[in-house]
Amino acid sequence: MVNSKVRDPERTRQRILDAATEEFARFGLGGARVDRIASRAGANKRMLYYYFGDKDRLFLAALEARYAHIRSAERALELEHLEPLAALKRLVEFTWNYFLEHPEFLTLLNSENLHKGRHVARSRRVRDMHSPLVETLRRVLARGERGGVFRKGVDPVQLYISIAGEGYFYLSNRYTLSQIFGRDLMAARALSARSRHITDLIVQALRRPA
Amino acid sequence: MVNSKVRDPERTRQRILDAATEEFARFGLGGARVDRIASRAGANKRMLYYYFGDKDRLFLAALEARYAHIRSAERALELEHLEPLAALKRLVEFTWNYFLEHPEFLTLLNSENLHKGRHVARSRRVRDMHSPLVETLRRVLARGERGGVFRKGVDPVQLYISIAGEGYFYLSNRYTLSQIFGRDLMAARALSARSRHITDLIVQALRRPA
Amino acid sequence: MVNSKVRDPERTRQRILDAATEEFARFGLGGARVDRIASRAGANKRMLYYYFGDKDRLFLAALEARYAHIRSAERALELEHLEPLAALKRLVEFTWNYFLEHPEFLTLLNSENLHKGRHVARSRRVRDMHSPLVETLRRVLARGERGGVFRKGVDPVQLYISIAGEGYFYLSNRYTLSQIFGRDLMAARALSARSRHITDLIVQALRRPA
Amino acid sequence: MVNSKVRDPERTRQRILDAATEEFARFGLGGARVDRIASRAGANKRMLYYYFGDKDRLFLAALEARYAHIRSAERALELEHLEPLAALKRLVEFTWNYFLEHPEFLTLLNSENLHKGRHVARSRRVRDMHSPLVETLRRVLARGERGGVFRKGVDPVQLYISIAGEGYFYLSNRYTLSQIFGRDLMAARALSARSRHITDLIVQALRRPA
DNA sequence: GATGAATGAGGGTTCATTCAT
DNA sequence: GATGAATGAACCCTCATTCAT
Repeated sequence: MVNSKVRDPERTRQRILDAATEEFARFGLGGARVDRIASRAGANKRMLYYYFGDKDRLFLAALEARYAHIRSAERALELEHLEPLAALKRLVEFTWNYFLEHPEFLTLLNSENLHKGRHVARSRRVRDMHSPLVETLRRVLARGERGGVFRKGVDPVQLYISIAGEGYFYLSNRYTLSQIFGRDLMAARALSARSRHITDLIVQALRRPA
Repeated sequence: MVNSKVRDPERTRQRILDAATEEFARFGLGGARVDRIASRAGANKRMLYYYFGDKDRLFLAALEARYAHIRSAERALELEHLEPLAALKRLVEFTWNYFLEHPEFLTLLNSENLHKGRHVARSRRVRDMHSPLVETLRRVLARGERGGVFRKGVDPVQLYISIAGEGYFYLSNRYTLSQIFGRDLMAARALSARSRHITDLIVQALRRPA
Repeated sequence: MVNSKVRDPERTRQRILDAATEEFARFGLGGARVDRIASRAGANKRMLYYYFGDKDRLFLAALEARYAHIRSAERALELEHLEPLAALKRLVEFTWNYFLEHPEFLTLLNSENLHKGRHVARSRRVRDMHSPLVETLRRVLARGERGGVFRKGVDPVQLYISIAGEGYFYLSNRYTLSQIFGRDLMAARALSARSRHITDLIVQALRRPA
Repeated sequence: MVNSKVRDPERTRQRILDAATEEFARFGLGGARVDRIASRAGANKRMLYYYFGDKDRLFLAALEARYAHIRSAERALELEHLEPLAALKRLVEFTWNYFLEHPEFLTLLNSENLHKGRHVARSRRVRDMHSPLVETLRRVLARGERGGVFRKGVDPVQLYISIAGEGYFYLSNRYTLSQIFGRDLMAARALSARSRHITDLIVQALRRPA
């Protein structure tokens, strides 16, 4: 709050973006309150419009930032430099852990889809971010096929959606699932059990039949 | 519309519930408008409060009804009377098709989880509905293990979450995924490809290693 | 205020319309405050939207009502039953007096024209109101021409605009004109002098040259 | 735009004043936006306050400038050097054409009157500008009376208000009048017809009865 | 002279809910 | 059981103005 008096536009902008991300994640786009975002950011409400235009553009900015973050973390995995099976396991585990540690990303995506993806539709940036991911995965699969460890004909997009879906559904729907199955899905043991389950499932599914 | 003037309490209640389900599915709990629900139901807004108390209780009623519906459809599959592998495939395909044909169920669940499952937490009914599902799946798995077609140690809850998650993520996030991967995930060919992919993946993952 | 608690929709609507007319007249469309309208009407702000939709539609409703009022008063003059010269004088005096007694009408029209007539453009009602006025004036002029008291070729629309304009400009711009000419244009003597001036001017201008 | 970077105080001031005049004319005092004025002037918003103090004083400056402009153009007519009838016609035609070519002047005056002339009331300059106009007109009328072409007893202020009013009302209210009378009052033929109508009307009204 | 960043009050509008009938 | 009218709090956004540099 001391620093908020010092004129530092870039920090102000970032504080607003961070506060917005948290607010959108907690309450969804519709449930998010501009007043709360501003006050959490220690900024005047007007600044939010000054930097981002309106609530929708602020939402898109938050979403883009989170997409950029996960894709950047993925690139840091350097899957291309690993053996195919190791690369696959690493991606599966990374994805699970990322979702676990960044629940805001899941709710942000849910909001965007509730709104039929209308923000992301206007963003070239987001689409451009994803070609490298698919290409990397495609090359890992190809190497695995050639090396005889993966079965043939697996589509990298389908595979990625499966890897993500296995963690996404579990974590995004943790409240209802915990309730209907009468288990605390977020207990430490449950989480590590799920992690193993997913890795096993994906690896088994990809492995070339004997 | 003719009948809407006749006093038929049960029909009025049902019309409100149907309208609410659609509204909550399209806009989420926060984005749903009580006025729109009433007007779509052809009912006075006051009736909504008369029958359901308030917006939250109406939401819970809609959610419970959808849970009851899918669980009832699942029971109709009579998985217990099928061979383990056939039963597994049938459940996988049913789940995919149900999600595909009932997108409102997915958004209802998303809303409930955005709100940390606070409605479902108060509902005994919902929890009670799910024990039979888990039991059925457990027995199918046990038969498959004994028969040597499934590998051992698969937890029925983990399996169900995987089966559901494979379809859920793809369909619930169809807007963002279509955009970031540059594909129309809802095209007919894409849908049948996903269906095959999921069945293959789950069956491969469950099969006993040679 | 006592009555405001009694449920009388028509009165509530009328109170809002009256308050709105006054507010729009005093401050213009842009300067008018919805809060003030509601509080002057002794109504909840929400009611304003309940009855009129939004601020623009409320403005149009006020404008239509004032147009209807002056046209109705004009019809009551029964110009058709008077001698042409008497009818002309009567219309001139009426118009002056009406503008003098209903300054809100002038400012309402100014606002509408500042906004390029966009409300009135959507209103069939307003246009339909005016055909009778033009027709009446046309017939008075025709009778005057035939009777040799008016010169020929006077367009009724041009004439009406002149009659109105003579009073309109004086009254609508009374503040600036009083200031720049150093006279109180609203003093009783000034007003009656203007009235005589306008009647003389119009009558002289219409009279058939000897 | 190149020059806007060069420090030229007088030009900056003038650009702001021009932008303000246009903005106030289009949207009225209340509807005008300080941001738009600054951005159209290619100036920083702060400069507007630096040069003019606040929005109201900027409005007054714009109004004064327009008053000065029309009065200056009137003086250039040199009515004193013309025959009375010619002088009258020239003033009538000038006034019509000026209003036609400077619609911003009309809306500026409307705004000032909506605000009860409170800006102009504080301005000595504006009042001082107008004495010469009245004096000139008085002398033209006197010459006309003596020469037997004008009738007696016409007040120059009343006459000026009539001359102005005939054009003002037509042009200022062109949107509503076009709509209610079902004619495009701004069509070329309509404009020249109005010009002739006004000249005829004023000349007829002033002419000494035979 | 000039700039971008910041402010707080208030703008029109919409919300879930309840009252009187 | 059912209705239209009414409520007050809060929503997103915009305003003229001023601060720090």
